[in-house]
Amino acid sequence: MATKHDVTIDATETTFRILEMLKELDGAGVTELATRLDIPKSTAHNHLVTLRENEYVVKHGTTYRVGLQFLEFGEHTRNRMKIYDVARPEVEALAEQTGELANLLVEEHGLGVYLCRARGDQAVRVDTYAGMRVHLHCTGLGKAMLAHMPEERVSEILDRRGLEPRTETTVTDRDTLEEDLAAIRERGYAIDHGERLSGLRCIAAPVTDDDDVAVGAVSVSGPSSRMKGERLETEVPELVMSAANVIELNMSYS
Amino acid sequence: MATKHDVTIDATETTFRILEMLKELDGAGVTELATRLDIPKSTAHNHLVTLRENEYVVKHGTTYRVGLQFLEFGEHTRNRMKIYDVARPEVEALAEQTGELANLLVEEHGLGVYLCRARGDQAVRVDTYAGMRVHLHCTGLGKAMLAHMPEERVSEILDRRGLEPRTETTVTDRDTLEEDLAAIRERGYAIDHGERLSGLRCIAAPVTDDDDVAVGAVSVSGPSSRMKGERLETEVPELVMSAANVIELNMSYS
DNA sequence: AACACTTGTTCCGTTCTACTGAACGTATTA
DNA sequence: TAATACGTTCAGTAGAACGGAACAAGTGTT
Repeated sequence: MATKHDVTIDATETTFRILEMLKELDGAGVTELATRLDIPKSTAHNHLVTLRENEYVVKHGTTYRVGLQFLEFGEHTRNRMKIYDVARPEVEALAEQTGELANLLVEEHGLGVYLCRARGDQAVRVDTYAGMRVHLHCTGLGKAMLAHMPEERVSEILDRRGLEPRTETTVTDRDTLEEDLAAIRERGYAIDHGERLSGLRCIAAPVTDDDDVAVGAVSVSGPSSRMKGERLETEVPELVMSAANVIELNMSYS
Repeated sequence: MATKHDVTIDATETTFRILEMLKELDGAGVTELATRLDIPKSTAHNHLVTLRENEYVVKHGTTYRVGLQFLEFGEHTRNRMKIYDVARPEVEALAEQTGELANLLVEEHGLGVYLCRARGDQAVRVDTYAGMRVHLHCTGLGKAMLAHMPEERVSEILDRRGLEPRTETTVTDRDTLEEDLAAIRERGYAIDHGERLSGLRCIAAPVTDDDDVAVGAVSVSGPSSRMKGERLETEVPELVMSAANVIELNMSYS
C-alpha cells in the first residue's frame, strides 16, 4: 500500500531531478542522464523535450543544458525582496569601508542563502556566490540569525539539518552552540573563527524585525591574519552592527 | 485522437505554469492560483506541496512564493558561461569610461537575455536586469547579434518571435531590418534610437566566435540628450567595439 | 569504404498516477 | 454564533507517464 496519502507529484519530481543533474554535470546527453538517474532513456527524453519546449533548457547539438530562464526567475524573486533592496547599498558600503568581503544572508527551508556580496580592495577570493546555500550553524551569518529566532524554530532547524562539521572549529555540539548563541545575543554580533572555511574569520550582525526576530544577517569576512586585535574586537563589529541597524530602520519605514 | 505523438509531460507543464504565475503575482494562495489558472484547487495544492517539499517554493502562512533555489540555479548557470566570465570586467570598464549604462546580452530560444550590466556615474535608471528577456529586433544589442547570424537562423527567429513594435521607432518591417543589419555589418556596430524605450539611445557591438557568428553583444546606452554628436558618432562606438574585441580575444585564448 | 558502436528519437501497450470535485477542518469576520 | 473563505484531505477514474524495444543518425575504427 506504499505510503498512505502521498500527494506529491512524481513527474514534477523527476523533472527537477533532471534539472539538478543537468546543473551538476553542466550539461549532458539523454543517455548519460538516464543512466545516472536510473530512469529509462525515453522518460528522460520526454522530460527534456518538455523542458526545452517551455524554454527552461537549451540544446546544443546533442547535449542539453540548463537555460537562463532560471536566472530570470531568481533575479526577479530577489529583486522583489525588500531586504535585498535595502541592504545592498549597506553591504557595498561595508566592503568599501573595510576593504574585505561583505555578505548578506537570509534563511529559507532551514538553510542560509546568500543574497548578495560585495568585494573591497583586499577581499579574499572565496567560493560564496549569490544563491548559494549553507548550513546555519557553521557560519557567523547563520549563527547571528539563529541567535534571534524562536527557540522551537531553532531546534526544528537543527533537527532537520544537523550539525555537520565543516572544519576543525565547527561547533558540532548542541549545548556549545546554545552558549554561543547566548553570547551573540549579549554582545550583539557573531564571530566565526573559520568554522566553515578554515583561515577565514567572519563578523556578522543579525537584521531583526519589530519583534526582534531575525530576517537576515550581514557580515564582513577576511583572513585571520588581518582580522585580529582592535580590528576584530571593536572596529569591524561596530561597522557591521551599525550597517545592520541602518537596514532595520529602512526596513520599517518605507 | 488528439495530437498524434505528443511526448510533452502535462504535469511538468502545469508545475511551471504555477511557478510562472507565482512569480507574476509575487506570491499567492491555493485558491487564487487555481482560479487564475483554471485548475482544481486540489491540483494546485498537490503541485505546491511537491514544490515546497523540494524547496523550490516557500510558504509564509497561507501564501506561497517562489523560493531562492532558482537564484542558485540561475547564478550557477551564469557563472559557468565563459562569455560572462570574460565580458564582465569589460562591461564594467565600459560603464566607468562612459559614465553610462553598459550591458551584456546573449541569445536563447530566439530572445535576447541580459547577462549583466554595470552602471556609470550618470547611468540612467532603466528596467533592465540580469536574466531579463527582450525581442532581438528592438534593441541595439539584439540587432548587433542578428547581423552576425546565419540567414536561415535570422528568419527562423523572426518567424517565431515576430517584429512587434515597442515604440514609434521600432523597426517592424523585414526589409528595413535587413538593410539595417547590412549597415551594422558594414560599420561594425549597431545603433538603437529608442526602439525599445523612447528617449534611450544605445550603441552595441557583437561578440563573435571564430566563424564570425555572434555569441553575444555589448552595449552602452544613455539618454538621447547625451548620446549625440561626436560622442555618438565615434567616441562611444570605438569604446564599445574595442571592448567587444577584447572579449573575443579572451574567449579564444584561455 | 564498410562496419561496429554510440547517440538521440520514436513507438505503443500497460500500469500506475495525476486529476477531479466534493467533503472536511479551520481560521477569520460580521 | 453564524457565515464566509481558506487550505487541506479524500477516493474513484480517466488518462497520461512510464518502460522497453525498435529505429534513425551520427561517429569513429578497422
